[in-house]
Amino acid sequence: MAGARRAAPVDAYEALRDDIAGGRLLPNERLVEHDLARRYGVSRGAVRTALVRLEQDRVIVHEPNRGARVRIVSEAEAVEILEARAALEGIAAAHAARHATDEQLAQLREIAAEMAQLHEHGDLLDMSEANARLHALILQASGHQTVQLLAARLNSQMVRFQYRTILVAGRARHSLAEHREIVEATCARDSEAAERAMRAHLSNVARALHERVMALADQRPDRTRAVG
Amino acid sequence: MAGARRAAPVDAYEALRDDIAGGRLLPNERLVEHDLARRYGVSRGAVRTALVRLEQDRVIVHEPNRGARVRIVSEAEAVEILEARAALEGIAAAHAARHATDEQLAQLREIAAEMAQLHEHGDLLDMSEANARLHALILQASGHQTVQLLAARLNSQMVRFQYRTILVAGRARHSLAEHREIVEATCARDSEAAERAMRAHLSNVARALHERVMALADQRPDRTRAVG
DNA sequence: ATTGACAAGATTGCTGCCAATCTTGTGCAC
DNA sequence: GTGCACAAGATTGGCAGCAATCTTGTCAAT
Repeated sequence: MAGARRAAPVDAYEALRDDIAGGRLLPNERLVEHDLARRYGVSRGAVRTALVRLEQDRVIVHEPNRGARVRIVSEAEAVEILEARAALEGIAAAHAARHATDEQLAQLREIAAEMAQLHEHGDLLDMSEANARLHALILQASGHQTVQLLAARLNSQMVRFQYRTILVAGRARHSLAEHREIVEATCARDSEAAERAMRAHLSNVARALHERVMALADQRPDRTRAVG
Repeated sequence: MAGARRAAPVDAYEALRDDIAGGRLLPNERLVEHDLARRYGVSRGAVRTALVRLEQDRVIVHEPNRGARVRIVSEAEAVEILEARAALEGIAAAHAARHATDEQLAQLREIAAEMAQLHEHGDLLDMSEANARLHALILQASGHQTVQLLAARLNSQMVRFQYRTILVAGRARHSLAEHREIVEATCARDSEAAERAMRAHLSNVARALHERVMALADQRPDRTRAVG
């Protein structure tokens, strides 16, 4: 752990989760309680409960007397997670189509337009980030607390994979079209079409992941943001 | 808490979860760490981490300096949970149709037959229990780790409601038909039909809950198993 | 009767400490 | 050089105890 130590005491749970999701802590990296306590400016006890919560989220794994590590999500598990997300975010899209405010729909269109522009410029990393914002917005607009929470936790298990899927050759164009369809159906208040579009989209991501990620996985695992 | 104290040290997390799911600890009941430690024969620290995990599962709620309580699941939340289960267990049914062993399919048919018999005898409580076994078996047969875990945790939030839904007048017959359809589609290895049937079933449960549970909720909240 | 102040008790939150376990490094036998 | 035994260090697991906070009960003023 070569990270800069923070003195300001932040919530250990969120900080750890974000550091793992953001790739600042790598899969299989050992998480030493004392070091984390110093890093986040909290006590060892606070780190301990944060680790318990993250283990419950399946973000880390914990072996007795051997401590915690960032969990490695296998390709098969990533596909499972995407399947679950497809089902859950499908519901979210359906609910968003019914309950989103006009302002939220406007934001959806805005993100979709932004993605189209980024795609023209070939800016895949920013496109990936816009993708994350679009999914988060639909979850929020759904007003469905349960689905929102579950989907967010599934996401925190696989941000590394999510970053990569859009970078696979050819996926960006399809992804753009799929997102457009989701946004159009949602804005048209067509909940069934929105659900279908969202499920189809994430199913395709799962398939793309299944076909291509393992080739990338062989490369050395440096920080996710730098990949591509 | 008038419960009998156990001396044998059991896993506090599972024991607590089961006591809550089984109605031995009531919604909104205060969970005092010291008492739980004595009840399960473990230290206060072990109870503490169990409570952290259960809060992450949304089975309990925790207020700073005020301790933990069994979470009260509102009708709206119960409907949300059933919607999420419909999506997730739909996937499980689809996977079970593809991957279940012949022995698991035989068990499915057996449970379905058992439910039919129990229905004839009007034994709703045992029918409710068979229902739980059927859903658990499909989750297991799916081989889908992610969905299995998420569905199980959703379930642990609402066993009390689940017990009641089948007891609503008229639901038992419909429930029986819906389960038969799920089992038939799964045994026919028709994954799409199995998914549709499961989603339809749990959506109907959600609707029944929406229409009827609040009437029952007014009655005094004694132990769930005794309701009916 | 109602409200508010206050004291006593109960409960949680936290920190420090130490035993149990694992990991790493060293030296010895072969 | 390889493998094994053993010691030293690092790390986790868990307990005891105490401070901070909340709850409950009492009593007086209005």
